[in-house]
Amino acid sequence: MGKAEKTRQFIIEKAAPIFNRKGVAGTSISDILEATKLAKGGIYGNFGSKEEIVMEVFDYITEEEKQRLRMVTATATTSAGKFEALFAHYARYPMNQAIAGGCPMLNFGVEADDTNPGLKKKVSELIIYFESRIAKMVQYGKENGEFRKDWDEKKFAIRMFTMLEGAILVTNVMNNNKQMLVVLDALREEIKRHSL
Amino acid sequence: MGKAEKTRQFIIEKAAPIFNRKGVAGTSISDILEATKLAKGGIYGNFGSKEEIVMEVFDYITEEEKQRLRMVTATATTSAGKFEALFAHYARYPMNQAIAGGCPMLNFGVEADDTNPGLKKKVSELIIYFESRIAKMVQYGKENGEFRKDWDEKKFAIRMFTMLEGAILVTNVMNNNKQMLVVLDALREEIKRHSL
DNA sequence: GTGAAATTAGACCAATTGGTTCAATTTTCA
DNA sequence: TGAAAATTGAACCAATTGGTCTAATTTCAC
Repeated sequence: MGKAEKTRQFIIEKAAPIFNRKGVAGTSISDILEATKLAKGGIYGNFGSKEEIVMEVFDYITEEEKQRLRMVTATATTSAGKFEALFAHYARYPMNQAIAGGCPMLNFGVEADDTNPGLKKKVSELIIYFESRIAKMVQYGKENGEFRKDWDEKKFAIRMFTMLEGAILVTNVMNNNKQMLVVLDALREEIKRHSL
Repeated sequence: MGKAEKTRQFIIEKAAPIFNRKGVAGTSISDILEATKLAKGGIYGNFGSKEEIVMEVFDYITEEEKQRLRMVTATATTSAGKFEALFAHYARYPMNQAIAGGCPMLNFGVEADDTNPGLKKKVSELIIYFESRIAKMVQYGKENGEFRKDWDEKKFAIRMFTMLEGAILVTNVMNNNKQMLVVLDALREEIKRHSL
């Protein structure tokens, strides 16, 4: 990794939480200058525009989020265990965010959907990834005799994902995670109901 | 209503969908000038700042959303009927938004939570209102012998609200309402399961 | 209809926006 | 080590930002 490559990465990592917190429109180049302690040349020598930074920031965030999902579920050996690890993780939200500022799919998704088609597509792809990972966890559980075969994994993944995103919104706005805990209990119960 | 009062209201109504679509940071005063065809004096003679406009816009949106909820459920006579009316309404999302740009609780909530405590509080109150209305619909159904008494209305309201908000996010980002329909089916099934 | 008050248009402001340029400094590697 | 290439800081740019001010217009009570 050459110097330029390192600087690029450095800028991306510093900019990511700022964009995630304040939004794309709410983040100015000077915010990034301040966070990186670089001057303009340092930014525009490595990126062509603010838009280009945003796009690469989201790519970086995508990898971080995917890795976090892998890490959280890695140690558990059963599908039910992986789900429980995930729930325990969300129960501690917002203390354990990969990128400060809350769920990037929520933050970028809400802003991009009316203003930035390219970013919107990236968000859409990450949502699909998350949902398919959830569905696969159910599927493995079915194959290993943990879960009932008549459980519809795709529909469950949709319910789980939408409920979690809604719960993150409510947690952020309300400054407490009471509703998140209710959602997690509902998900736990649904898993129990479909366990053998 | 004096002239100034009318102009205030006019500005609020024109500005509301713009803020809802583009966000607070993404909306400039000149966007509002363009939409209202007023000049700066017309705006700043009636409002002290952009922030003041945003706050009043959200108050207006709050009333609109509350009224929409009332309207949609008004004609149905049973609680189950009111829920079905609500589901039919969300099934047509995003064709029937009160304010263009998607759910204001989602849009303003996501942006405000890291940037605007005052607005965040207003969003929080509207969420509480929505959830309590849902809970009350269940409660009335219980009192009228429609639903089982052991159904926890508060927990259901949380699940319903969070799932709907998540589904709105996904619908916006994906440009289709497939997941919304899955969520609505899940809610319908839960109601059936608790019906007498 | 008149006069005082309310309201508005638009010129103006300083600050900030995203972005360019280029000389000077670092880094790289033959 | 030295020279080419990569990288950087900072002055500079036009456009836009949110906001002010005042002269002109509109409104409305009498």
